[in-house]
Amino acid sequence: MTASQDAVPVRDAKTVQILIAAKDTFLELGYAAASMDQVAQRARVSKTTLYTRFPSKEALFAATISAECERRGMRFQPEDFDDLPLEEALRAIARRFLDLIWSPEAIQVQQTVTGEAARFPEVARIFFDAGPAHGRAAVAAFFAHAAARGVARVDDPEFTAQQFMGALQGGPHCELTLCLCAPPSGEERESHIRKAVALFVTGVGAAVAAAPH
Amino acid sequence: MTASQDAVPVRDAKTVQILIAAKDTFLELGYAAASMDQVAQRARVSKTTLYTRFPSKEALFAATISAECERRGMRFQPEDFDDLPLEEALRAIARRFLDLIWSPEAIQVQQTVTGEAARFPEVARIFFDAGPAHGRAAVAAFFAHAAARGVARVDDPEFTAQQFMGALQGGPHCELTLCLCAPPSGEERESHIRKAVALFVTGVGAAVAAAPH
DNA sequence: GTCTATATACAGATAGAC
DNA sequence: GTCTATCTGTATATAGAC
Repeated sequence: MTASQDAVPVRDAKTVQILIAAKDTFLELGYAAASMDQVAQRARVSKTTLYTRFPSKEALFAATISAECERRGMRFQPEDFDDLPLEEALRAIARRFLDLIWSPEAIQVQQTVTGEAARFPEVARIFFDAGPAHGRAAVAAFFAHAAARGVARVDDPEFTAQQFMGALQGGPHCELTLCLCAPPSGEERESHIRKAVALFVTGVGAAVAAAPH
Repeated sequence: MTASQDAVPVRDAKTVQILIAAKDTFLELGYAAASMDQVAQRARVSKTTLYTRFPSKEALFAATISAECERRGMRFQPEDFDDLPLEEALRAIARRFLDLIWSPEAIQVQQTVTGEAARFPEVARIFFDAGPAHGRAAVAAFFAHAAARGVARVDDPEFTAQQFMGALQGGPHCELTLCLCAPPSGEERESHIRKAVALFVTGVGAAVAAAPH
């Protein structure tokens, strides 16, 4: 029972090299413009080797995106924030969320998958389940928990999570996915989070809640 | 001075045919996978004709996206909604916004531009200025106007507009850009707008505004 | 299993007939 | 100005040497 007897080393060293090279090539050039020659050269492997591991360019693309999604994702439990007041808990969640979706790698994945979604629906599905849907479920669980504890007014946790994450993406994310601005600094991120969470908590309604009758 | 003497018919019939065919081809297949042969065939024009109007595939792509952006965009004045209470005005704006960004054509443009943004920054800029930035400015002007009239609590109109539009995109837009769901029906759109605007106006804070002292 | 060399197809762009 | 036919490069995928 030595370590070398691990039963399922599905991915040998060359396969890992190939997946890394494929990630770099596909995310940099896009699916159509990337060539199998480039992937083979970057992986320092012949094209034959490449085709023995992956039957086609399409299969390699799907495997590449899938591997990239597996490595990421927000993982937290709703109870992790029980000690914090609502706004601080939301800021903590927002921090993890924006660190993820504003990272250059995540931007590249989103660009590539979005651009090919119409031609590769199964790749889009892999990305969606491992990315947006996963994060949305985690945030929705937090809102459900917060509502149960009475610290937030939440009718539909899933919907509230979508609104919260949508509002957080709000400005910079559009520019980022279009390669029109650099990744925000830590200070800019904190400023954005402060303003976005405050607005989300209080709304824009002008003093409507006071004294209905 | 007959109609045929129009001085600047920059776009003759064949150029229009080409731009239509290019739009269909690029938006369906993506930039790299689309071929000039296909564009020429769809436009019922020879490749030579195509190359006399547009010097390269890249130039044709930029012209295509530019033309598509020109035809769209939300156009309204902040005063257009003075007769309506805040929530109704926001719903009216939301309706125009979602009709625009949930349309299949807009989705395709966004997919294509996003996918090629890293290789075509000038195309990304054209799209951004004519699309997201234009709409954002219109909505920001509304919030500034509403704040001046005292019907909304708005510190930073630009930021508030971003949050509002981000929250509206919230759920379905992600699935739509990934081709994972059909365009929402009119009823679904109305339901989404009602919930999103209500949440945006009141926030999630639990009964904090009532009676501070 | 791995590599070199290649088969086959099609891309973007152009020369010459009309 | 427009079209047919073509040049040149490069893509995916594979056959055969080792």
